[in-house]
Amino acid sequence: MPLSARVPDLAALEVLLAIARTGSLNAAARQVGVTQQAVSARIKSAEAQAGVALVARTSRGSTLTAEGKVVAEWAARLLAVASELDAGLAALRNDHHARLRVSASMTIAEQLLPGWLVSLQAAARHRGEQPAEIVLTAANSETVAQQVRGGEADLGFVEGPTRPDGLRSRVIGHDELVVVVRPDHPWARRRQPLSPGELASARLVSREEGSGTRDALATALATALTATAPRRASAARTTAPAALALSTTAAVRAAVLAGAGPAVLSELTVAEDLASHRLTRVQVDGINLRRSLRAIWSGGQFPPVGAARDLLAHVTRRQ
Amino acid sequence: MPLSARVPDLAALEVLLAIARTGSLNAAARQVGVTQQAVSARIKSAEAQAGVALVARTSRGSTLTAEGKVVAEWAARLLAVASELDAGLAALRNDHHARLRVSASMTIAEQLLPGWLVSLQAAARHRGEQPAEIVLTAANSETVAQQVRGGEADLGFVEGPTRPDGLRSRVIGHDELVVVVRPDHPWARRRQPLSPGELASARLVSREEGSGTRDALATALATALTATAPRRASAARTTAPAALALSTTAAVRAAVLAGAGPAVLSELTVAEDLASHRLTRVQVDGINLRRSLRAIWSGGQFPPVGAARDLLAHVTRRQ
DNA sequence: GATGGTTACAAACGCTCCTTGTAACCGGTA
DNA sequence: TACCGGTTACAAGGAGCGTTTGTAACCATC
Repeated sequence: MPLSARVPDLAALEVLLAIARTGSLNAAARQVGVTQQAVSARIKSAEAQAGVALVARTSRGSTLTAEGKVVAEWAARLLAVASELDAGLAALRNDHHARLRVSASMTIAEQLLPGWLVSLQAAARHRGEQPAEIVLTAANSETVAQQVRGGEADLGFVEGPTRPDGLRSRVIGHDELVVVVRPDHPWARRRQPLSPGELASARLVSREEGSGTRDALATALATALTATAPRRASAARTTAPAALALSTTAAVRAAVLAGAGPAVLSELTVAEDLASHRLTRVQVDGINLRRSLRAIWSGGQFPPVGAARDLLAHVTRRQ
Repeated sequence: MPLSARVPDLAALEVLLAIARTGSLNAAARQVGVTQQAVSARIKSAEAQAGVALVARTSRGSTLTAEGKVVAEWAARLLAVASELDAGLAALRNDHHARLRVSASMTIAEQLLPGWLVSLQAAARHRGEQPAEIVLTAANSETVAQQVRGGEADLGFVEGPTRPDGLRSRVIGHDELVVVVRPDHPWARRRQPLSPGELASARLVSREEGSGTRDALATALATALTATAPRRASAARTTAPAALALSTTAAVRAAVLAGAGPAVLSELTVAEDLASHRLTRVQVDGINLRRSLRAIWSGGQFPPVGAARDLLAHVTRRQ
């Protein structure tokens, strides 16, 4: 895998954006909290690294070059994702005393929560409040439900069709498992959707045994196949052995991109890849791969304390 | 704006993913091209920085902890965006002899091209071919058309309703200007769409004079207003003065997030913010803010040489 | 012409990271 | 039991990079 040796530092990109905002190396330096010389040097080295002139210096201020503006836009996106990671890390390290303990399934923790945390922070910060301190635990759906039931978590997020027993819940969105292949895979050129049988007999790149998405696919395939051919074998044998079993979706995605074969992944995890044509989605007929995303909590009809309410309200805006 | 001091290095995150893939510090080190000790130290410092244990070391291999898996997923997204930036930078620095010269409008260059470049690279690399070397120029739509006409660019990408004179074109997608506010802005709670008049008299955060999106909004407002009130003043006076005029969309977005007021931005630039509720979209009635994205080229009915054909075919997959 | 603003150059310090060398641990296997 | 191949951790040295401090040049304004 190629390593991003020519991509400037995150800090350097922040400096670049500061220059775009302020129109001066000096002012940018003050905003970032270093000296003007440091900013000058940083940008110089960033330009050398990138091989492109980013800043047009004049003796009465500096503006971004045309290329610099484009790079600044890209940098802003990168930093937005970085701040999601930052917020996620803050939620993950539980040294400080938790004000809100959230337990979420892997898919939600990995794909959605960072964005929620950032926007929640921004909203709170603007109201002049201290952003809520959130402690995040990522686990599978059953564990999440257990933790909410046992009071170890104030709020939980799980995927799946049913509401866990003894808990209140609200649907906050939907997710769908999708079949993805590289654009040069034969399936990418299909005009007709796959049948459940074809999907079941395909050698997929998948997560390791016991993963939520893998189980979800297996049961969905089982119900689809028994519906069409009732005398078929049990669920355990409805899928062909995996071409490759990996421990993270990131690894699965990388394997698919490297040509290892088709995979079934959450729509959320591959949305960007589909948009940029790195991956192609293959339609499947006669099988229900859609599932709800739910917030769950225990106790009253409405979620308990302030922070949990805030988060839930924030999240349900999307309906 | 807060700076991401607790986010590990991009290189450290790459190392983390390498460990996830290989299951061993040693193997990861070989893959990355450094010694095992370096990997050990990197991860150690990354864990200290993040405040979370990421890797579970045993004396016969290492796997990621539960938290580590979550972080790895976030890191993969960050690195994906970083590699887009990388591909964009490669296209921007024109030292090497160009095989394909692309000229694109700001919006497309900033929002869509990086993703295309990455997937194009991946596709080529897999076919065993050398990825096409692309030289990118970002400019406004008229300049792009000029460069394509004059042969300075092999392929162009512009937004706008009309096809530039004397050029072939193909619609490759759509974009829409959207009104966005912070979730705590009064407009966020409106049930009825804005009228063109309300939008015109609002003090918006906007780009500087001469920007494509700003012009597009002005003309769209002008036609909407003359349709409803034919005796209205000329286009120049259809909009209230800007609350703030900034030079990059990143700055505009930051200003909106900081509470400076509503803004009108391309849907493409705020898609992520809308998804994560950092920003809220406000509907507007009776005004057409939708525009096509077109690839343009000069000469025959189909785009000229191989590399340009490839890129165009790649991009039109999305229809 | 002085003043306040800008950027650039140069030297010294300090930190971070990498490499080399070494030790400890675990699980096979002879 | 001893060895070998695999793993990770610890320690010391060196190189590189970024930052600060000090200085100079440039430009506009008063």
